[in-house]
Amino acid sequence: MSSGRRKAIEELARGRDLTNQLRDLLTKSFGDDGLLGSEDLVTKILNSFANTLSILRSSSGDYDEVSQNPRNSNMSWDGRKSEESGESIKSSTQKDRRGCYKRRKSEHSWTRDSPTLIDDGHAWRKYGQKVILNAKHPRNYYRCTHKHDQGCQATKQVQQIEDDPPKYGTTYYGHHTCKNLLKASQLILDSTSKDSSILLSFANTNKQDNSMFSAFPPVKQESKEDMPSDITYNLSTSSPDYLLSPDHLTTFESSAQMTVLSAADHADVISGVVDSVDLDDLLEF
DNA sequence: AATATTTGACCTCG
DNA sequence: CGAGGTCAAATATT
Repeated sequence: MSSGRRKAIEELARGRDLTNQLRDLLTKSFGDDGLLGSEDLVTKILNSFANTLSILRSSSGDYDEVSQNPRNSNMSWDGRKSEESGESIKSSTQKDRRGCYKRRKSEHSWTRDSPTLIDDGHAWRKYGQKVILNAKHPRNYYRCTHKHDQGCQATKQVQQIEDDPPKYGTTYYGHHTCKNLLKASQLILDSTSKDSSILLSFANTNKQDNSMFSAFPPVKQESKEDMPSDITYNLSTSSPDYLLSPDHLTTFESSAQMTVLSAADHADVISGVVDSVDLDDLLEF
């Protein structure tokens, strides 16, 4: 990888660490309640750092040509593909070979915790809930709503770690490649086959915050909690405050380059809803 | 109607 | 084999 990139990564990591310090400082000085106002912001900043670092690291060196339009080709973009070896004889009962999912290896992940459910501005779809050994509260599994639309592989797990002062831990896996377009974009899309998608790359346009998501209502959706937990063991939480696992690029999905609709003047449509840390930086002009 | 959640079965890895 | 991650049918929500 180029030394410039390396420098950039170091600098980002430094920013992340400093932000963590700031966060700890805020927490210590004002407690969780004092953090309420700035909690979103700090969390977002940290997520931004984490995302950017993840992107920069995962697309190190060679570029990939994957992650283009998830146009309905022969393959569905949902992780496991359909074995090109040509057979697809999924006869017999309906419970044939359901998942051939592989267990989560050392994929990029980072965790955050907060006294409230953190809202990262992304659309999540819950797909599972599990009781975890030695944990008081079950773990909830979310994936990006646009997994099937756009092959967005982002995933997160949310679990209540502590409940006197409620604290929730959220672990993110992968980063978003979805665009979160409005329905209005349909008009733009179908304009014949003039696929004039352009690729944006990183550029440090110092933008100011236009996210219009500065403060969220405390709870939107996410887990509504439950009660069946009366198994009280010890809680040997092995979850540090935050972690950034070492690199390991098992996944492809480079969001270092993403396709954008043509129409250089439809920013008004887009800028309304998107808040994703990794996309906003790219959608700026 | 489409779209989201619940929940037990199913799958993998340690 | 069991803990944890995922799927998908049934169900709930919009």
